[in-house]
Amino acid sequence: MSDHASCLVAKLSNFAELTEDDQRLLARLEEDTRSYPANHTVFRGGEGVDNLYVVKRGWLFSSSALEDGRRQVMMIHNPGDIIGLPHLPFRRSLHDLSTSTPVELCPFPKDSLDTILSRSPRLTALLFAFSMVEQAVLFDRLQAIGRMRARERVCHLLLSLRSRLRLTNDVEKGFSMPLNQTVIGDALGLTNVSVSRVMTGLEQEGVLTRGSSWLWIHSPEELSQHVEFEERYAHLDTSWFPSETSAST
Amino acid sequence: MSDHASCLVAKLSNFAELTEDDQRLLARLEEDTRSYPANHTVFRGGEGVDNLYVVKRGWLFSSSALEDGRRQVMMIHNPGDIIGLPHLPFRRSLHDLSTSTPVELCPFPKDSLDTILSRSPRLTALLFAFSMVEQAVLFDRLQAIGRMRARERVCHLLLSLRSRLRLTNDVEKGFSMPLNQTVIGDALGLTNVSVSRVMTGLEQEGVLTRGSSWLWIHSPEELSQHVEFEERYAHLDTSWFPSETSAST
DNA sequence: CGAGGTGTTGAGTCATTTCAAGTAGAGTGG
DNA sequence: CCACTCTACTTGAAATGACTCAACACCTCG
Repeated sequence: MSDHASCLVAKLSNFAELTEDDQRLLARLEEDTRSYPANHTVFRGGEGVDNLYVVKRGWLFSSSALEDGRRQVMMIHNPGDIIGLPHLPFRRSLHDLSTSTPVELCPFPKDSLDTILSRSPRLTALLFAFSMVEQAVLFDRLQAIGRMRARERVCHLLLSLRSRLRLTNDVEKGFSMPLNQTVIGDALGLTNVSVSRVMTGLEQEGVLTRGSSWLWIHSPEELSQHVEFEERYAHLDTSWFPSETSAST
Repeated sequence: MSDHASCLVAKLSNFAELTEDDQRLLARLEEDTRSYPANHTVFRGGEGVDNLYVVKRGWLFSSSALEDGRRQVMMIHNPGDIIGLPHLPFRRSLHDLSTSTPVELCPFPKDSLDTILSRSPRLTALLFAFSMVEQAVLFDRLQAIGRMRARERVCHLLLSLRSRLRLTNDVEKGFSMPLNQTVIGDALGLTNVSVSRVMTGLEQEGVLTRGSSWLWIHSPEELSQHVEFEERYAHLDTSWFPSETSAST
């Protein structure tokens, strides 16, 4: 929505004002950039991973497969996301990280966080808060998978993706959605076949239009009639954040 | 496993050494104590909640219900847990909080965190890390619900509960498990009926013994043969934590 | 033009749910 | 101490939503 050079700064600025110093701290995370092709595995679960990543461009997802191949997609990552916070307390990565499109990632070492932790309690609070927002989205998906029918699950995910993208993109006239139906199914505890049936149905009913890697939700309000959905990216309560004052250098 | 007065300190001490100052900061969170009876709703989703809670005694769970009553249990809370971090960035609570047993909670205001954020980057990192561990447990349950059969889901949850309890209790010869089958089902995306069938089967096969509100898993290794389960509470990688040095008062 | 990835559609199968009835145990009050 | 009540759990039979299997259509890319 804004003209920040960094998607991360753009995303976070939706929720709290960032000081110059905070922006500098964040900029350090994006000093290095690496490119990966589509359908590429960046790392696998169980590997030692010392880096976190800021997503600069492209779509990725984290997933984990059981021995017999059954796969669960855990998170879907968009530009501005920080990938890897959940792996932080572990020696080995929890999940596979795979690209859906060509991608640019900015890797930075775990240690880089300690500067933020030590120098900017306020930025720490913001990162923590956003991490909790993502957890809230996860809770919502848990409920979708655990307690909703196939059609509801799909509607829920589409609304969720749209609401996340709205932080950095215009989605009113459609948006890029480069996830195939197998990935969508694996995110929702469904098969690609069920996803296909639902999406075909939704398109025939006229609630959405699909292109390849592209989706237009005509009216989110109408789609919301098919499922209980809660917006999580609206406002943050920042009242508990520490004040700006802190150690500096 | 240790003789700390506070379950919270006991739990966190499993993962990192706490300085005197850190322990004092944590003690402040437990100054106030309130009691609630079993099967009581502490707060409901959508209410404004300005407090977080440290669990001192008893079992609780967070859940969320759809309009038609379908309910998803999101988290199960034990002594030593901090309840409410996921609600932090929101004005209104995300979930209902209900007790399964008589409970003692220590409420503390959101604002209390800013002292920790400002004064102890290291403790902040620890709390953040533990929050990510809980998120990892959540990911595991997401996979269980999304991609496992009823029997696997139940085995997974039982192993998960046991491994959590091991942080503060002896579980070798059984442990208290005051969750009825409806709650277990709601945590796993199953009905109470399915849970009953699975548990009855497991008991008949001799892998576990049940009492009312009590469970003995004879051999976790044997139970693990029925499901892929990963221990998440083992060690934390604390290498990225900021050093002790920080502002003080 | 062939290959591979992706999506669609139909028919049959199956795990879990739903519905329903019944048992067991804990707590209460007469 | 015995009904009485309530909640939790069990068990069977029938219903069902999603899965599996399989064939086919479409598109992109080399």
